[in-house]
Amino acid sequence: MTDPLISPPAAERHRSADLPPLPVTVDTVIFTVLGEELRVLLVRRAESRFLGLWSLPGGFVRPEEALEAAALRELRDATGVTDVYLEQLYTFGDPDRDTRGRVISVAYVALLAADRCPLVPHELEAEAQWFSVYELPALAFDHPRMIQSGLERVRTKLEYTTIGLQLLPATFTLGELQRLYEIILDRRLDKRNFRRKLKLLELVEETGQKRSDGRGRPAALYRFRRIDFVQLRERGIHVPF
Amino acid sequence: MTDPLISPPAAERHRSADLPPLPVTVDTVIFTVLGEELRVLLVRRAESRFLGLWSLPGGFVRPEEALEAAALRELRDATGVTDVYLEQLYTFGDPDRDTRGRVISVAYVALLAADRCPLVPHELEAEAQWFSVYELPALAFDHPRMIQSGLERVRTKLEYTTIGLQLLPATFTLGELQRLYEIILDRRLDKRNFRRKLKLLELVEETGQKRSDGRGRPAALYRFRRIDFVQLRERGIHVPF
DNA sequence: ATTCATTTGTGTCCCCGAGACACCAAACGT
DNA sequence: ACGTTTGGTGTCTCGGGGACACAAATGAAT
Repeated sequence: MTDPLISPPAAERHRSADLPPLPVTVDTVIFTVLGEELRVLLVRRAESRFLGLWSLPGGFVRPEEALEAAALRELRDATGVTDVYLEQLYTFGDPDRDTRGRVISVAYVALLAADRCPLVPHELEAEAQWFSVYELPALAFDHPRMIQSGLERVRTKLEYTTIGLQLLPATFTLGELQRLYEIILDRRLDKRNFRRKLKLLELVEETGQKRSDGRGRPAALYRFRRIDFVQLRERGIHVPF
Repeated sequence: MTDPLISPPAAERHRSADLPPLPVTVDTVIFTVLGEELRVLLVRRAESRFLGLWSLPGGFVRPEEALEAAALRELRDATGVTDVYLEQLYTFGDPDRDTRGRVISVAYVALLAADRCPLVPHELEAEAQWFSVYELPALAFDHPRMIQSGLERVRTKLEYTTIGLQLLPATFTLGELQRLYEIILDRRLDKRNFRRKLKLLELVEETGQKRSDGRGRPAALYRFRRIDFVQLRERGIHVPF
């Protein structure tokens, strides 16, 4: 048996009573593609510090609450958003990142399809808005960094996973899917190469229906075929076409 | 101005005084390649709970300490390891992940070249050891999951970054470099393809010296040429040769 | 000194995915 | 019927990825 007397400091180090615990928050960078723009949902701060500034939806983690559950709860309470794709991004913990004092923040990225966006929910129009990622207002704390990280994460994973499909309704046209990619990646893609890759990957299948959007030839409607992400990587996928 | 009386709960939610802060720890999965095996450094727990079990080096974050600084400090104190490559992995926060109560743990991955490994440092032989990742002892908490995540991270990044070079001394032979990749990825690679890719990427350069390891033809010694990670990705790199 | 074992070092061929590129089809409005 | 708009399709070329075999340089053993 190890004798605890050998190194008392080591034995003490792990006693939570000895060190003050820290405030822990979650913050969520939630994206959607709306009106031909990649947007992020921001809320107006009601707290005295930074009052009136915009910030990411988030808040303190409760004592018996999982981190992801906290992120979902804050998202629901502040914006009405539920049932989103959610993925942990990074934990920010620099001692001076929050002017209120030392706060650890676990950041999440979320994706929400445009047809499920609360545009003006619970009459909070003035308290929550979707901003273009290229035209952000003044933000509290280190939230600009979080948004930047979230954007990089989404762009990266767009290339080798199917998260992009989280941002579309259940059925969609190939034109819409391509526009989604172009808006997020901020560059134009070749239509034929894009479709060739889709066929190769067998990511989507026709529903048999068509949709006409006013002018132009009607487009075939597709739906997502659930595919294992791992299979994608193993097939050596590189999705930005 | 927003009237704070409209939604007192929202206004209160962000006051750290209202919610008990949480204990926050850092834990580090530190890898090396030693004796033809991928190994992880574990320490024997001195604390009463889980006494005698092995665990990842880690401990509580101090009130004014950055997360990464905490990870480095715990690593140094528990194992004597300094100056390592360190990268944040994931934050584990399930309410029941630590039997001592609710503890948030920010996990890090570290890489240490074999020639800098403390083998039997500070006479703590019995308190810290390098274990093969395929033959782990019983571990405290959710540390097996952390090691698994760390392993996946290292394998993934081996493919599109140069972190592998963190695990070798300043000069090395191409055989050593290839063996490193084979051990981490746990599969054999083709020598000619491996070298062709290295030349293509201009990752390493000859030092002009040679080394003879006892038997066999002497191998040329190489050194790492610092290269921007981003450039690698842009050049469409896929390193496992 | 010769032989053997061991490790280093090198080039070619084939396949497949990636990117560049242009035209016809189907609907709508006038 | 004509113009406008959007949807839908095939080919060629280039380059990286994987499979593959043999000679060269050394040390050890005899």
